[in-house]
Amino acid sequence: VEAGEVPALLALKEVHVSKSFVTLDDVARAAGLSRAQVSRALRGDAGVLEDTRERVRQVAAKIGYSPNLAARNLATARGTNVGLLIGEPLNPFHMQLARAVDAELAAVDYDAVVSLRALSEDLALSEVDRLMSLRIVGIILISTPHEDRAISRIAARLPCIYIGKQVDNPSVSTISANDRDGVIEAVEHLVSLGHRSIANINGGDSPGAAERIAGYRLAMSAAGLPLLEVWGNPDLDAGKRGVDTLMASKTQPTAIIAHNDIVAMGAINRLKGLGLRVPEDVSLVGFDDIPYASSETLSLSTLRQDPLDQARAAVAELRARLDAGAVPRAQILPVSLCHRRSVAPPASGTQQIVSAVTEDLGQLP
Amino acid sequence: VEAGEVPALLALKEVHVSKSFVTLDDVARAAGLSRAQVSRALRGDAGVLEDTRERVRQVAAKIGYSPNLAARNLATARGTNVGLLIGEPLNPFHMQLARAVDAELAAVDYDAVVSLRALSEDLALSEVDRLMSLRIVGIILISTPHEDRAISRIAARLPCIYIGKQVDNPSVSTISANDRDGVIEAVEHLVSLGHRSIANINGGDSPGAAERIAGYRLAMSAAGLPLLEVWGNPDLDAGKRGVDTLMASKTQPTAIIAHNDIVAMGAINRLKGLGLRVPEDVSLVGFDDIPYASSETLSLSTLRQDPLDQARAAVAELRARLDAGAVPRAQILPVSLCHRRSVAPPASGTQQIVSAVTEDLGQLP
DNA sequence: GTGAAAGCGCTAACAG
DNA sequence: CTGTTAGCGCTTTCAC
Repeated sequence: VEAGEVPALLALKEVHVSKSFVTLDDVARAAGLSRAQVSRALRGDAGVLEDTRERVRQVAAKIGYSPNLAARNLATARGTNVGLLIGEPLNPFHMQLARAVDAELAAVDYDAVVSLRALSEDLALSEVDRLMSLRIVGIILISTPHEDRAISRIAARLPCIYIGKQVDNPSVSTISANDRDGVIEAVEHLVSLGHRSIANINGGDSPGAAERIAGYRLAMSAAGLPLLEVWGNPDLDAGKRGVDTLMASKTQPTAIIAHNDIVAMGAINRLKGLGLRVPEDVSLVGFDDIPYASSETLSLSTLRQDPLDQARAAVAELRARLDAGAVPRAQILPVSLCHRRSVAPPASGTQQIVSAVTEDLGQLP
Repeated sequence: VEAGEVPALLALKEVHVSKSFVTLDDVARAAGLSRAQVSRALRGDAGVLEDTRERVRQVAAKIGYSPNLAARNLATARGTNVGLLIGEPLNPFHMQLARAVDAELAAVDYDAVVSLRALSEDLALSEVDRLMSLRIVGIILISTPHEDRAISRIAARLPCIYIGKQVDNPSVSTISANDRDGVIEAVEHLVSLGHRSIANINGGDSPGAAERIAGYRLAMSAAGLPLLEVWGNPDLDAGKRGVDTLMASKTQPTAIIAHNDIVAMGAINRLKGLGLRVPEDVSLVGFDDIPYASSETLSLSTLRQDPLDQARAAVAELRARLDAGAVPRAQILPVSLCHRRSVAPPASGTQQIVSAVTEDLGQLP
């Protein structure tokens, strides 16, 4: 066996065991240059003969070089990773948002490190630790189930952008929809159509829910109507159970405003299961305008928010804070009522106005 | 100003400028120990006084230490990152799969580095490069739009598990559902119900589609029935357009098998839009059993595959290859026809048997 | 234009 | 049990 050669079997084992990647050194050796020069060449630094640069590129490609980001970040002490936590990965709106943020980030040379694991408050917090270990330079939270205090704790460690609600802490940037006014608009529209018994299956303590609830209460009380509230979670099942609760109560609503489109879908399913028609018997309004909301079957009237706008705002805000040390802002983006066939005037012209007493239909477990 | 103290303004600036993280050195200094010992203590290595360990832990927590994974991986030369590419993040089934894989990976101390960006073949390939730079030790592809050749190229670089179809290359591990038999079962069931005009809105060249198409053709020809095929993509719109094409053709189907549940939803929407009832006028079968399929409104009969099983199989396979150098396998997991209300016998007992000539209804753009 | 050398934060022998 | 000493792969002065 010649020097430098290795028996085939050994070589194979070598590959298997130390799966060593091709390094800058390998490229340098192959190109007959120093590491430093190869580094410059590959990164497009000035001070490299164009000829040399091209040759280096070819050699690198040929031997399958791939830069080690870990090592690079270590050396430069500045990273390009941004944490991206997604509260409900199965919610299409969250996912649209995540994709948009990811794309925006990529467009300005940041890398999104996404986590699908932010389901509960506990998990979400340990996820933040994990991301910190990846040396992220900032973090974007998409409606994660963190309480304001937890978010504050994160924001104390690095620039933090929360999408989905306002946070009671001046050091976190927030991007939120105009939840309150949106719901107010929905209530007013239903009232103008003649509805008097308007229920709200709300999102409990999920992000943004508080504002939507506030909007509902404000508008209802302004119209002199009694509150019909059911507490829920932002999922299909909450819609189903919300309808069960509402329809078993003494004041059956002629219209329901759901926390979001998913809840609305759950509600519609249940209504149909009970033999009730939408919108003839009950009108429904959702929130978000997920892709399926506009389908012919569902045709759900909903409060639309634009994921692209929000993503752009979030990334712009992050950059402002990172590059210019800007002070955190709270941005509120518009929401618009999108009219579809799930809303119509109530069937009978005469609406029984029940007592003005709030009828709280209780909390879903 | 005392030694060791810093004027407030300067300290603030320091934080702003060099956002330097707390390092092991800082902890060591604060604890009066060496870096090595602190490292051992924090990682739970043997050879550390329990007292010392506890003290180190406290100090670390107090000064906000977070290990630098990049540095660690650099030093150990073995990473714990696994790339996870999601083909269609907005498809609930893909997302369920992704979450399950992520969880399984975490359970065995691997970290999923997920990419939402694998939309087109081009993007997906450059994403692989990006992940390589993160020094992933393996990669799991969830029905990404890669062709077999591209997958092979990836598999040549590192252990690769593809979920969603079989790949014509022995060096990639695959986890796929029994697509062919599933569709055969569906066709047979529809035939047994009396259907003779059974269409297939297929998934074109999306992963797994070929097998489903093969199953459809096999079963139809076995039953002596003519093929009614529409080419599509795996999205809502394909379902809509598929129905438009089918209903405009001379042989209107009494049953449709859709590539997946999303396509089926699109199809149902369109059918209803055209005033047709499901299942009275047209029966429908989907694939995947996404959460919404079981809702009362949709109640979609579908070929169920289990995301958890597939995730477990994928992670187990990856570990086998990583830890034991196992040879790649192609695993096929079962599929079961899930009966719901979208399927019923055809309305009229008499079915016109058209010519046995294949009626290809053309490709959707 | 190019190379040598010094680390980035951490782990892993090897000594004590 | 604890400290010392080398690097991991890369970037970055600083010389030449």
